[in-house]
Amino acid sequence: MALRHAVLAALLDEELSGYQLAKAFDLGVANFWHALPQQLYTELTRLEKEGLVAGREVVQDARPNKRLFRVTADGLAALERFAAESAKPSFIRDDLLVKIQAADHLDADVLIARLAERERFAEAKIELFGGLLRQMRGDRDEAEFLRHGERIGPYLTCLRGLAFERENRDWCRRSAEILHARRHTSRDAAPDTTSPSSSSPARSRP
Amino acid sequence: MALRHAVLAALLDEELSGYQLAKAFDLGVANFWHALPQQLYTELTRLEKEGLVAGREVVQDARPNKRLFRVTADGLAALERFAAESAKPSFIRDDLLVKIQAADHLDADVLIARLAERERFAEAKIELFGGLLRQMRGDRDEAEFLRHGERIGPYLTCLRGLAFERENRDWCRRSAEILHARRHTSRDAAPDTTSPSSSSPARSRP
DNA sequence: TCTGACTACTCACTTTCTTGAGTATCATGC
DNA sequence: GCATGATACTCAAGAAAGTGAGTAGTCAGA
Repeated sequence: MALRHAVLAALLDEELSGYQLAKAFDLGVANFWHALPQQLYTELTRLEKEGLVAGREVVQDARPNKRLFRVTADGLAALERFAAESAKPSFIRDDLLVKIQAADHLDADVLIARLAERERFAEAKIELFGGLLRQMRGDRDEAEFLRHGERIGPYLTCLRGLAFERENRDWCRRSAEILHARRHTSRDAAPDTTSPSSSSPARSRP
Repeated sequence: MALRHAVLAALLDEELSGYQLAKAFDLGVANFWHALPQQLYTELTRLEKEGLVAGREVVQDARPNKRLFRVTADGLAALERFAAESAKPSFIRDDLLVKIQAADHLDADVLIARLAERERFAEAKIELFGGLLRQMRGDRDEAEFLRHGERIGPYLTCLRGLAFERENRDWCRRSAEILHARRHTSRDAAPDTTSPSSSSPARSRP
């Protein structure tokens, strides 16, 4: 039971439907919590049953009706209790890192391709977060906004996400370069007049 | 089924027992994959049944016997197939970020305490990773090691972990400072001569 | 000699997550 | 006029992950 707190936190500043919440989890919230739409609907139902959020039906004619949820006083109290507990270390699972861990036993080209994919992804995230941050702080400069702005929680978490993706991008780039350089390592000293095929340390398997 | 690949990757360079593997998952591997001992034992059993790892009994007299596992050719092939798939975006879940997301609605002192805890934790990790990296590269300097060292996979993932924890530490420090500064915001400086008690942005609740 | 910590695992149970499919309406473009 | 994609959800089944308790011997220190 931890998704629930992420949902409560995401719902604090605006009333959202399950669908909108799912969108939010695809954008900003995804930096520190990942969940599929189905989980969110399930969790919202549970939270409503326990009185931590309250939903209200909104009838629409151009689209299907929806239910908007807001956090109740009990919900806020639950978040407060949660904040008082000392936080668990952040929980990461990364396929890509698993692959790179095995780098010495796998084909370098394949890994370089994976690193390039991730680098592009990180770049897109960086753009996205940059935009979100600009939007949140409006015309103020960052220091001023952080000193006197009204809603800095989402801004701070977004800053963390941005830093994370920047590190990601840089690490991907650097790692790919290293793997690339090692493929040509057997022949020369000054970098690379590219070799034809075999006999490299990071082998391309038979 | 994803833990299995993390296990295979961790087992590539050395033969380990379930117990030792659990230790490894508490140190380096924990950066990109987290798992409890029970899960590892379960996974090892499954992997052995499928022939992706091979175990052998080692009789000890001073301690309980143990089973050491190594990756088989099939296991390596499975890893290769895994590496060929494009990696999912990294999966993060962080309690602390959830709490900070809700910062505008929670007690600032509580959050500052959480940030301080995490900062200390990150600091410890930084030390740990620094040590692991030194150990892996021995007396070589980093660039040289990355160019010609034999086992750079674990080194690269450890570098990622180090960068992550550094960012973590810096972000915690900065965020705590910001939250701290805002508590005193009603009194001083250029903008804002506002009110005495109520209506401060980061309120300490009743 | 008793306590607690370390090595080395196992079993059973529950919760959570993921996958896949399905429903229904409206707007847009080709 | 038909496919598509967006809005807005629901349900069911299965895989994966997490929790709690238990076993059993060794060693070091109080």
